[in-house]
Amino acid sequence: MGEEGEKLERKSESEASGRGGPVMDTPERNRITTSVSKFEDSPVFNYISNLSPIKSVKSLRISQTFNSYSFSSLPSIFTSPHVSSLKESRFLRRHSFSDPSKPEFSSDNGSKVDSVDGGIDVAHNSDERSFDPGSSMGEAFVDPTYECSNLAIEVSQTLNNSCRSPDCSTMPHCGIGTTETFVHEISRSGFVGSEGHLERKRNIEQNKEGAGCDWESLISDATDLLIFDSPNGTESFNGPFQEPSDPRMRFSTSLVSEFSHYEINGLQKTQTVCPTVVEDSDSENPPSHVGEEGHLKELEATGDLLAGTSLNTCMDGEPSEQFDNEDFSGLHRGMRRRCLVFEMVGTHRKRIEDGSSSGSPLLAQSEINIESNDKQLVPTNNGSSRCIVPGIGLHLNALARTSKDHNVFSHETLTTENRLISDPSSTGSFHHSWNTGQEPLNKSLAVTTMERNRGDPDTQSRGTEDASPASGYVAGEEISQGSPKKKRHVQRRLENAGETESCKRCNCKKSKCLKLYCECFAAGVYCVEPCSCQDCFNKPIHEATVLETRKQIESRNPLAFAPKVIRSSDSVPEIGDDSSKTPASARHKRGCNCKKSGCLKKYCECYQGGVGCSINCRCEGCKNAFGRKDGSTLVGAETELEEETETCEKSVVKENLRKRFSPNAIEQNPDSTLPATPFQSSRASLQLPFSYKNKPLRSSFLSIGSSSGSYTSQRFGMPNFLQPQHKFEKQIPAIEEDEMPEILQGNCSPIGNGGIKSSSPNSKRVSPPHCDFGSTPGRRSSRKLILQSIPSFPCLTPKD
DNA sequence: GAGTTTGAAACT
DNA sequence: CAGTTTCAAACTC
Repeated sequence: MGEEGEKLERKSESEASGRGGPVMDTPERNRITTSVSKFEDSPVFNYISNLSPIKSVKSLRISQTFNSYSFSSLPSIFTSPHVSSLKESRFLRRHSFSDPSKPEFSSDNGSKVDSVDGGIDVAHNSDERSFDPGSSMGEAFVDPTYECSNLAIEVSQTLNNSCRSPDCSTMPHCGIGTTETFVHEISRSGFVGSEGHLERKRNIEQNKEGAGCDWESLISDATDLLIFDSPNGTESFNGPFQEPSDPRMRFSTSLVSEFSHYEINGLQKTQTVCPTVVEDSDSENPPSHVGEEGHLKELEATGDLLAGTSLNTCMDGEPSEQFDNEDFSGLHRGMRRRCLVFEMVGTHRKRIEDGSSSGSPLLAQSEINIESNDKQLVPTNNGSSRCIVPGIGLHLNALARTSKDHNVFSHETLTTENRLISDPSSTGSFHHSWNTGQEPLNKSLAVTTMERNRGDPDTQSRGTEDASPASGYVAGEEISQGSPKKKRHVQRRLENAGETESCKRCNCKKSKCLKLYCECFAAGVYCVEPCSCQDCFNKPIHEATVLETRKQIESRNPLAFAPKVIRSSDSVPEIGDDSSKTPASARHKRGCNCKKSGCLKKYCECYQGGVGCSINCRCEGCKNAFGRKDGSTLVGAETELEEETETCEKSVVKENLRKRFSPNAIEQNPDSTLPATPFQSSRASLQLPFSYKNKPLRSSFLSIGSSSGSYTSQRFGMPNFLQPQHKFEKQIPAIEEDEMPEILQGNCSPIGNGGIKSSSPNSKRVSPPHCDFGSTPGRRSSRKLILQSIPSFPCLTPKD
């Protein structure tokens, strides 16, 4: 389907291009060029240039933005929790999957749209490629995701900064329409890209020549942001929208830059490459048009499908959006692109994850932000299709699934798009926590999306939540519910295998998926197609109900949606006791209460989460392979595990252990303290990040389901630690740092009032066992983690 | 695939 | 807060 759909899209694109002229020659492009040149020539432009160092800054700035978006992810990922958001691709994954499976591109989309999409797609693909140091698609995809997350983050940050000014209010309406306004403003302000045709050409050429190669180097050096920029041609693209000196402008600019980043690729490629790509895709014919870009073609060829799909989805979602204004088209592209990117990323990730686990909790956060942005920006597709997502929620889903299983993102490819249920509060809080400024943007965006969604019943299902405060992922609604059970089984199998766990599927019959019994709900995700639930209210359609329920539950237990497993190397110390001994860095928030399972089965949440039992646990006869309540450490656990596992859940436990102790894991987490077993790390990270992102522990934060975190963890759990994991793990540690304090603190402060410990065994729920982290060690660990993470990253590629 | 077991979540 | 019930996942056959 996806292919066909792509073909169709491309055809339409090609047609569109034909109508309007070759893609290369699309009026948009001309406009831009002309506009740029005009700007340059215009007195205003000169004046501005004279006023400030904007010139030099322009490129730099853009590049920075771009960098941060695209690659900075590395540092950010490691260092800040934001990065985690990147991981959160879960949502994306679903999207991607869904997209491909459903060629939603509709012929309905005007030719304009198609052309644009195509351009975007191409661009997107090319970008991804460029990102990919390696040839592997997965990597490439991953990078984009990061970029996206980064972008989102930056945007949010920018917004924060810029939003301080009242003007910022405009931003929030990032909805496409808003965006347009935005763009217009920018264009008015005279931020015209200084770079003209020449640069574009140059960029294009660069892209052609070394899209792949340069990127590697770039990637290797996170610092080399500039380089990165150039290849993308962001400059050219940005050209039109240079940064304004005004904060407002900045905001817009930043956004623009972001968009432009994507768009740029899209534009350049679209203009230049698109035709080729289109042709290729359609008939696989050799590039007749642009012979120049054989290179690009090839690159694009790989990504075309994905891009096309994603684009289609996104585009389809809102054909109406068409921006008459070419200028807007640029933004649109950017916006769409984001959507695409996400989707793409998701797809990629899925692929990657499928192969390996990827997905970082961090991503989740970023994703959330992004999503929110996306939602706002991106028009949601038609209902079932899921494209977009408004936002925030995506990650959650991904995460959520993992949470339970967590283990890995399995995602199986579910295509469903779950959206995180973002509580307004949570989102807001979340954003606040991350970015003070984002909220407005998100809100506005959310609002936009909401409106749109409302307008389109189809879209409603998807995206609403971004805007909505609480929430969670909205799953793409169940697209098709084949045999849920089978799917489930499959998924579980996959999960067990550690391959797929990204998606959660519930089987609720009486809870209406509005209680924590429901994994999806608990994860902050909307139920999706694969779910076999009955009378499900955990759908975008019932967003209000979901949010209310969530609030109620949160009011009861602020940490209800927080990740169950808190990961922290330090956590143990306090409670220390036994747990401290255990190598496991993560601990179950409440602890388990197992009596018959010996904490050796998934009935045990600790075990399920891949963490050892701690003092908080009230289990009887604990034999948790990950660490016994009595204090047996993982190491001991290992030996024990082997024995126990043999008897019981050998495969699972072993896998977990392997992951933990796997060389990769070790490399990543050399420190015993960090012990990041894939599970743990993933889990903890997932949960934490998710919890953070999705659901900030605190009531205020809680908006998003913590469970999402689990999803991420699952992803991490994926077999392929190497790249993805590196990223993730690295991210994870970073997240921990950042997140941990928040989470822990949050948990502690709110719940524990400083009394983190829930000394009473009974007090299962609230007290986060690891509050200690927050106190002091947490920071340390965090720092350590960061350092590790950063260095480790390089290892990924070069590693022996 | 159906049935059982298990423990968390929800309720009283 | 403790006990009981409900629920759905995990598990077994």
